[in-house]
Amino acid sequence: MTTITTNIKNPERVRVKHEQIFDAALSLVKKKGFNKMTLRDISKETRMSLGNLYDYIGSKDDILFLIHQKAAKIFEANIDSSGWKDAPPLEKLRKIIEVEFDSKVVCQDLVMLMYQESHELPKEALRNVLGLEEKRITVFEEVVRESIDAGLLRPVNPVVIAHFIITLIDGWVLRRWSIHKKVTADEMKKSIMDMIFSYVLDGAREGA
Amino acid sequence: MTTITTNIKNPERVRVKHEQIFDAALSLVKKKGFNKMTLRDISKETRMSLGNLYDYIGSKDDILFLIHQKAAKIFEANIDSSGWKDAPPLEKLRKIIEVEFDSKVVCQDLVMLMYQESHELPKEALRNVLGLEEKRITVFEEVVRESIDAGLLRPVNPVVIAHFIITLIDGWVLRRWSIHKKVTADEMKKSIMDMIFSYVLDGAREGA
Amino acid sequence: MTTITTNIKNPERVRVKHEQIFDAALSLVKKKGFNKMTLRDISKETRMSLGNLYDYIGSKDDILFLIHQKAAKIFEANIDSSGWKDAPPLEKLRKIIEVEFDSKVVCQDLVMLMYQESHELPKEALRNVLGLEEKRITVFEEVVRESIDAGLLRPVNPVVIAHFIITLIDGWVLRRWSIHKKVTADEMKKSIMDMIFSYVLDGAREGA
Amino acid sequence: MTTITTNIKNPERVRVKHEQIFDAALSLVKKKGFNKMTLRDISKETRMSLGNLYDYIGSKDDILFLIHQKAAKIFEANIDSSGWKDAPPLEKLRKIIEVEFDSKVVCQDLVMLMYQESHELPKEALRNVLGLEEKRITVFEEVVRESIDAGLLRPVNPVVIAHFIITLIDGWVLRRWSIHKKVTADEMKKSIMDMIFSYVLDGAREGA
DNA sequence: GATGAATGAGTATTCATTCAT
DNA sequence: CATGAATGAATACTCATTCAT
Repeated sequence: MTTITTNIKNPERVRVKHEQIFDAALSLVKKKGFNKMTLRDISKETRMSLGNLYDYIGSKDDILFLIHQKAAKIFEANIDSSGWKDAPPLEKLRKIIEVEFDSKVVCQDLVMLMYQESHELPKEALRNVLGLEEKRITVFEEVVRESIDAGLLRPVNPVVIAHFIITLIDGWVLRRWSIHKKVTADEMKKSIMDMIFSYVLDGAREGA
Repeated sequence: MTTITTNIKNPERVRVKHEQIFDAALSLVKKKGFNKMTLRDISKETRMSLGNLYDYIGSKDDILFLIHQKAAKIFEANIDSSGWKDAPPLEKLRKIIEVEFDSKVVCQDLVMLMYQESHELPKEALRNVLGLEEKRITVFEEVVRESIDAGLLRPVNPVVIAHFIITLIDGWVLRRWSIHKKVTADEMKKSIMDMIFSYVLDGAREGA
Repeated sequence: MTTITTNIKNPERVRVKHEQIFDAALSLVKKKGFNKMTLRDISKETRMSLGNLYDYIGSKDDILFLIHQKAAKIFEANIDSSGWKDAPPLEKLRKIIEVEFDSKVVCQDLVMLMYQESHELPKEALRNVLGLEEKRITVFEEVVRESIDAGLLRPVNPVVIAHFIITLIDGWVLRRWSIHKKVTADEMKKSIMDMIFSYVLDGAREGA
Repeated sequence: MTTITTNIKNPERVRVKHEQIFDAALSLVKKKGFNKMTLRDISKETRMSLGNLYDYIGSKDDILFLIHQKAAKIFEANIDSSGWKDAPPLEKLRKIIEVEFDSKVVCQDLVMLMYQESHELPKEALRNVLGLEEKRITVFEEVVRESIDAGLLRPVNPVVIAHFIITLIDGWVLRRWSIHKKVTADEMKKSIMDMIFSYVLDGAREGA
């Protein structure tokens, strides 16, 4: 398993320090990008000495990995805690789209970071992170599949739909420099919802 | 205007060398990312001496700007040369979506680079690049607007639709690690087309 | 205040290392001039690693500033510790001239450096250094003024006299390539002393 | 003989170009110092191409030598053309002091440059330049000697006097940052004159 | 004689990482 | 566990100089 190297025995202590490092790093990466962020920056921001910092991480890349992992956990947790599982099928879909959208809007920095900096991760770590994301997408696929099986949706490809959902939501963040001036988050959420449902409910007009 | 600094007087020579630099840089950025690409790498790859390289650029950032500018031009040119203007309204829309998709598929490296490295650009250069992209999006908006005005489409927000089109197409490239194993480009192109048209033609089911 | 940047927390350590850097730099500047002296030279000479060197200075210019500051301190200290203050007025003047001369003779390298390299200092640092020198000159002015007030000297302009004293003494160092072959330091000291006193005691012959 | 390398046959052409180079270089050295002045700067300022520049000089150091040589010639010429030779002995001395002072005041940039940058000259060239200066000083020595021989002055050491004269005059320029605010050139000229004459006419008071 | 493109060694500076205390 | 000083490889950029045309 991909793990962050640490010399420290007390796991709780590690958890707390990792939390601090995450906070500092996220704000710094946002400000200057991962490459221009230095470990001295982190050291200053966390008020840990440089040497101590290295007791909790094995390398600078570990910090990036830490952020990605945490991000994955956050997005997963947001879905999990939304209680979507208790809703009826179609409502489930609507619910997780909504939660995912809200979640991504709140954590825009994380979204940006995942698209912009993930390629800086060492291969192994990248694989790990992508694996987590892949697992997360499966939830969307399953929900769609369930509705199809229940005859509530056209027999579309759940993989494609899940991909569209994530893409459209992330697009709202990734292209914010262009779109946020022109469309509000609520409008966008509604548009995405309509777009997805217009497609899965009634079906395509065969592209005109 | 944002321009790349050069000491060389012969503009044709500059054009040619910039081409070479672009080629080398694109492949190197793809391989190691912009930050880990060194000017020595470029120098070796282009077989220009380090000093000579600096006769054609003002700084390393200029190389990134060069790529972005060139990318913008390529995507613009692909649309322009597709003859979409001569088609009837709805066909126009279909056409530019198709061309944009094909264009982005061919230049996946450029797409990745634009999302991953644009934040490394100096502010001024970034503004410039985003401006070009914004201008490009306008084409999509106009085509949608025209069809709406002609009563061929529902009165959707052209800004949103244009945004969706670009987002869905770019999503196919950005998330290729996940989706390319599962869905072919042609399937995806058709799905995107259907998705867009199902939305603009008939309309949303009010999100279930 | 103009200060040398350092990352090191222990001030005593900083003091010691600055001392080492000063020693190395002075000898190197003497040998090759400030511009041709490289930080690698300093690093080698001080046996500090390049990175560590930069923990004690902020830039190469800081080294030049370090030397200038130190030089100013040395010349000031030499005067201060000479006990001139306890002498009677005219004797005071004689004393500080003598001390200044001896001081400059011992530190000829510093004198050369101050005239040759000070223009390489950043503006702010230069201002600072000139300020220190100006303050130092004031001592000479005051001593002259005191003797004048006591009726022991003609009412000459103390500013001019102080300027002459420093100029004549520094001239012995600056033009050593010419004069040291022909006149000994002791002769010169006596000549300068006579010259100054012949002027302030009895007065000019109205330029012949 | 120390000479500046050139490939060009036509000596008049060389003279003219050297003149241009001198003008450009002097102003540039004044502005940024010899080290920070680049040959590209010179090229731009003289509107000669870089290659062409190298047809008239052998190296960057040649430019510094060119300036020094020219400076020496100027100071020499100023003395020569002053008609001092036709004056009676004491008047001769007074005259050349005055001319030297005026000459140095007009060419302050050259004076600064000679003290600040001469150590950048290659050994051979430095020797050459110092030789010219030495020769120039001899004039002062001779004039003093003549007056002594004529019984018009005390039997002082002419070498010392000549040295003092040059030193005091150059001091007015070298320390201008301090003294120009407080004393005018005319006052200074008079003070120097008085100082010298008070010393050579009547003699020292044995240093109090 | 003139042009301007090319060369490449050289330099200040940064920063991830280590380690003695 | 924590500190902070030390290491040194790496890198963007400059500039004197050369040379084909």
